[in-house]
Amino acid sequence: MVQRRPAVVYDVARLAGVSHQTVSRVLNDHPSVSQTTRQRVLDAVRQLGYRPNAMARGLAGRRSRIVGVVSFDTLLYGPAATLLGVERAARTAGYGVSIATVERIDRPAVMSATGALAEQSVAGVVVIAPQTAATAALRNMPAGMPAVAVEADTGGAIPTISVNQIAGARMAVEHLLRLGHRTVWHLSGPRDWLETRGRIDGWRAALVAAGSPVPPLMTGDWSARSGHEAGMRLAARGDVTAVFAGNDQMALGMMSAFHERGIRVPDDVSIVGFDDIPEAAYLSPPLTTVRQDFDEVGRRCMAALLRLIEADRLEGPARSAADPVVAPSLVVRHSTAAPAR
Amino acid sequence: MVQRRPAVVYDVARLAGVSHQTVSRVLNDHPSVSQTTRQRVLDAVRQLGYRPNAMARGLAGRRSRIVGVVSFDTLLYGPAATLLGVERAARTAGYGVSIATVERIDRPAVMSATGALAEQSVAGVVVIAPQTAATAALRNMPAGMPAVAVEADTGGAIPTISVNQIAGARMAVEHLLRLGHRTVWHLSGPRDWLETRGRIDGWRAALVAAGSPVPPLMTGDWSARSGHEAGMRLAARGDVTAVFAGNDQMALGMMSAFHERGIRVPDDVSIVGFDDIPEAAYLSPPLTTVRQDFDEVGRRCMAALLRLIEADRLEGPARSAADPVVAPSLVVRHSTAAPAR
DNA sequence: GAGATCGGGGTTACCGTTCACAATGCGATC
DNA sequence: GATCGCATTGTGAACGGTAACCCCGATCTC
Repeated sequence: MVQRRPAVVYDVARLAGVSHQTVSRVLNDHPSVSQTTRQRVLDAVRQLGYRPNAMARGLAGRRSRIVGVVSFDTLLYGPAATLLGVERAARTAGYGVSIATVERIDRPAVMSATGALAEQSVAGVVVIAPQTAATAALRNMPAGMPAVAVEADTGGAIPTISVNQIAGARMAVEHLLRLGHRTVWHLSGPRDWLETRGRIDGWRAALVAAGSPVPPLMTGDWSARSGHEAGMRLAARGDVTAVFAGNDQMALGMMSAFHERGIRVPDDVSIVGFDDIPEAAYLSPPLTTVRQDFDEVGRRCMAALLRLIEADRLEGPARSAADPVVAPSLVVRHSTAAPAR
Repeated sequence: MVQRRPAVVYDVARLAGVSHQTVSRVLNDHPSVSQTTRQRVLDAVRQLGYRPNAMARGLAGRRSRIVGVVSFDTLLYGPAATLLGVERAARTAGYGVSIATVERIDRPAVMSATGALAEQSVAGVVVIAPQTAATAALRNMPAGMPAVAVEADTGGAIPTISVNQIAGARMAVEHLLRLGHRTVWHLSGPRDWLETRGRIDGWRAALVAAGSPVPPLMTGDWSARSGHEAGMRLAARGDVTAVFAGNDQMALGMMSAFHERGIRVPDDVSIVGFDDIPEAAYLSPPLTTVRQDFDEVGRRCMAALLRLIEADRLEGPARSAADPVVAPSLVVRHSTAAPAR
């Protein structure tokens, strides 16, 4: 049965023989509704195929059941996977998701994106903006707007969920050192990304802890292209036996460069990546890498955000209960082996 | 200056010394407002930092300035890039974007996703659901909901934007035949994807046109894993000199398999992919592939959708002016060469 | 010069929900 | 037996806009 106009509360109320307010109560799980009335309303809802109008809800209540996600360059695996994770968690919690991508992460861009989302009366925002440039923007979000950030340094201004980059990097480096490599080179991502910082710190800490020399740091831009270039430079040396790349794409480009130069992986040089992109297992050779659980990141973001939203409504203090740091794990494949000697 | 509560039309009206309706007129570019009044209102808007509330707008008018995007739950490059393209185009047009990903593409899932978006009173939806299973869902969208689809076969039910898969596949195959290969094998994506159909058709057509034998079709699932498996099978034969893979990830997995088996690319076997993912240029060897312009796809989707929304408001007929077929282009790199003989 | 037309702008209702508060019924209390 | 308290339900007013309609004064038409 197709209706011209979708049913509204009043239709449901009439059918169930109650007032519109009672319908609203049932819909929002208000405690004081008798069991029989509740059932009658639910039957009417089902019968009419009623779905509450989110706009009206957002207007009447202070907040909608929509969360906003501000994201940067969603073609990168990390941000894309995080977005997907947040979206899944949000929908599970009964929330819709509105997105706003920014071309560059600077304060005006992030402000304008959150502004656009605020205009839609989103209940809160998740900011996936892992560059340090976003920090300034994050520190002064519109007042009263619940927000959480992924991989950000907000100085405690807003809750942050992140993967333990330092631990991940240490795992990668320690794995290589354990195999017998004297030291490990590192090709980092852009210096203004927070992940980059953590991975550099972990890399250096692991080397220092093992008493290994710390080679000069190389910097890429996450792309396979930059990995390729760095690979060419390393190939020109000849004393390199192990490299920890800041992400899988750069590892991939580097392997390609080594291949072109006749350097075998892992026979001549071992390589470890970061992310565990779906292709990592099918490169030649399959890439040893550090896996990040983006779904978990998404879930924790939503959990933290919902807590903020809830606290906001109850005027209570927001305690952050969930552990904001997600542990990565090392996935050992065939791009790493003992040095040739 | 931070205000406790954001300004609303009435605040602007009071400051400008006009009625709230006049403010509304200015905001919606209504013709009958004098130049001086308009300016006064705009000044007040700026001064108060007023931003219209999208919820209220959506409630009052029939439609919001938000478009919904239904996308298949995946981190695949194509859908992700298309989503980004649509999002960019939408924001340029002053629209917000709400997303709803579905785990599986079947009728209930797509219906429920569009339902969730309809609940948010989106002005229209873009469906990125390139499987044939989505067809049924697309044919009976909620009445009156403007919608466009990407890579779908809707039987004319709703406008569709797509990349010319057949032409892309022909370019790939013809390129290989021109190099001197006797025939070209094809590893397709899942059979229930529309892109897969087009690429198979183009592949077969090009072979038939050239009078080349048509090898048995191989089917993968877009993943590097399936490419790897197919590569192993092909390697076992030994009479294969050229393969056209349905996407770059499968091409990647296949190259990896050939590498393991000691088969050189392109010396022993030539490979062409599809998509031109960012990594394609940095594989070993750099991958020859067919590029799709997803940004253009996104732009055309929004253009078509806006036309529908507009027509809907004016009750006029919706003419589709823009060319719904986007041309792909062949990017020749080093994974293809003349056969060894 | 009177009625019609038109540009500009105000009034009021309404969109579909939630919130604040009032009202009702009923058993328990004193 | 009247009062109190609680659980349950109803009533009216927001929420922040847009749409439809009305009104006013000025110009145009004859």
